[in-house]
Amino acid sequence: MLIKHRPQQNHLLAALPPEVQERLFPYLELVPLPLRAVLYESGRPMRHVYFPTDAIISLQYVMENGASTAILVVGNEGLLGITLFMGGESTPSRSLVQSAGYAYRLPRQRVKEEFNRHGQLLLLMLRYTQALITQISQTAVCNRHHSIDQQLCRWLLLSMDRLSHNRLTMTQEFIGNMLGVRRESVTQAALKLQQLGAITYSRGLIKVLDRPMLETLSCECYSVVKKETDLLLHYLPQRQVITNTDTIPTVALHTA
Amino acid sequence: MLIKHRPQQNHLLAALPPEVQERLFPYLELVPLPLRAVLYESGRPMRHVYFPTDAIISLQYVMENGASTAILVVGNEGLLGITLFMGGESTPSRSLVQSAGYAYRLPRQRVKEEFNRHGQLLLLMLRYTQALITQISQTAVCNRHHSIDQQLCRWLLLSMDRLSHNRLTMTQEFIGNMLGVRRESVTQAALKLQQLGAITYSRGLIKVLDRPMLETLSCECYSVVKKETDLLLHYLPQRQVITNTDTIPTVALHTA
DNA sequence: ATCTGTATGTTCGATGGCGAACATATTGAT
DNA sequence: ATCAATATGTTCGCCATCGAACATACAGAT
Repeated sequence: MLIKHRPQQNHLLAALPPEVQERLFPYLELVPLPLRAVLYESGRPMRHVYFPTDAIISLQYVMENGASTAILVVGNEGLLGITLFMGGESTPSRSLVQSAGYAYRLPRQRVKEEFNRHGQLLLLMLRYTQALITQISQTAVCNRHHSIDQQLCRWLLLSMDRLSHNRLTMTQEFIGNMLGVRRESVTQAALKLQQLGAITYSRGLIKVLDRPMLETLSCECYSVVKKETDLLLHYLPQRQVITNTDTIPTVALHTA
Repeated sequence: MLIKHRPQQNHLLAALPPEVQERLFPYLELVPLPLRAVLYESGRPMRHVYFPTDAIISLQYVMENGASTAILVVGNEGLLGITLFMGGESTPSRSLVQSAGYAYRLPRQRVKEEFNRHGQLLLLMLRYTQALITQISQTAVCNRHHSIDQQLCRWLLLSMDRLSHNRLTMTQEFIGNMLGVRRESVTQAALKLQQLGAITYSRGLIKVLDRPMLETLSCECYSVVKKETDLLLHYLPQRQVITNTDTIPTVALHTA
């Protein structure tokens, strides 16, 4: 299955005015992002800003004892590397590819130059940063107040929103790492969702059968973030969503 | 006790170059912030950016069922209202005065004008935003992984860092709201700290007796954020800390 | 066809935090 | 001095989640 990649698949790049696109796009480099690849390691300097097209990347904080929690999910609605234009050189978080795909990337220096022109890219990035803060905040609240069952639903929805189909490739172990809970707890929660007919689960491949049910079972955190994000980025083109996915062949994208 | 207020008591304002200060300071308005005052209500438009001098403000997310969690603590090292220059008009969070004091504020329009000059204020605010994201992220992790005992210590330390003395005025009920836990749980945790001799607690007035002990008992989240924040804002003047506070009269600042 | 690694399912005891109900102490108003 | 309001202390049963140990199932390599 060959996909023709275009920068415009990323919503932020697509929202830039033509003259900025003409100036910037020649410097974009298309890079494949295999599953479990690490874009940024905690504390290490960042060299590029990434604009995902069909990949999903999670930002996770890793603690001293090795335990971790994902605080953010980024897909083609956003970008990675806000630290570069916020003034830092690194962050204490790690960026991990959660769903394989591609991204366009821009060298740090090029971003800074464009940033200093104080044009659309700056405004867009700031606005996206605001949406990002909303998502991190809601993650903090969710971690405090909601059950693992609810958080699993939220996680599946967040991931689905960033794909154009209903199949997620991630093991329960992986989801456990992302949510910062035990793998067994994910197993229990996933079983409930299977018994309710919301999903099927098989060795790292999840098919979402009943999305509305997931939304019902999820805590409010999902919709609050989605509403706020849509509001902030409302002038951006809507992502296309394929509702009937049964005709698309199911291929697990295991790489690493 | 009369305090002579100066904008430079806020570290961000103090870090601005003289020409920016001259341009901006005439528009600053000194406002008292009584305990429990609400600076921003969730979803309401913001009219000013606030630069605290000796007040402490907490940002809390309020959920549909009324439960809440604080995701951020701001004192004279920072500012409130980043949303205004990030592109939004409001946020889903509420800003609550946690320790009474004063702040200088700047009208929204003035901030935007200064922002459009793309000078030091912009750079400073972006850098601060980065530090803020770090704190929110760490809060998310902390909520997942650490005990209430540890989080209480973190909270006390965060608050202490933003005062020039060792007395905190907040009830256990209030701390419970901030951490998103039951008041009774705070009581238990505070009792342990009292028995260890780290603090004394009496009807809303906490005296920190052994700060190093608090740092030992706290989770890593406190020091990680502090380290990262100091790094990002290292060129800013150090806050002054009064170590011997026994000579300062103890006054509870209850207002609301 | 078998083996091996990986992914998922299951069970059990321990425990931290919750919800609720109630007791006690302190402060301020009158 | 008394009362009401507020703040803190205490107890008990409940439950979600944890940690650990183990069982089962599936896929890929040979």
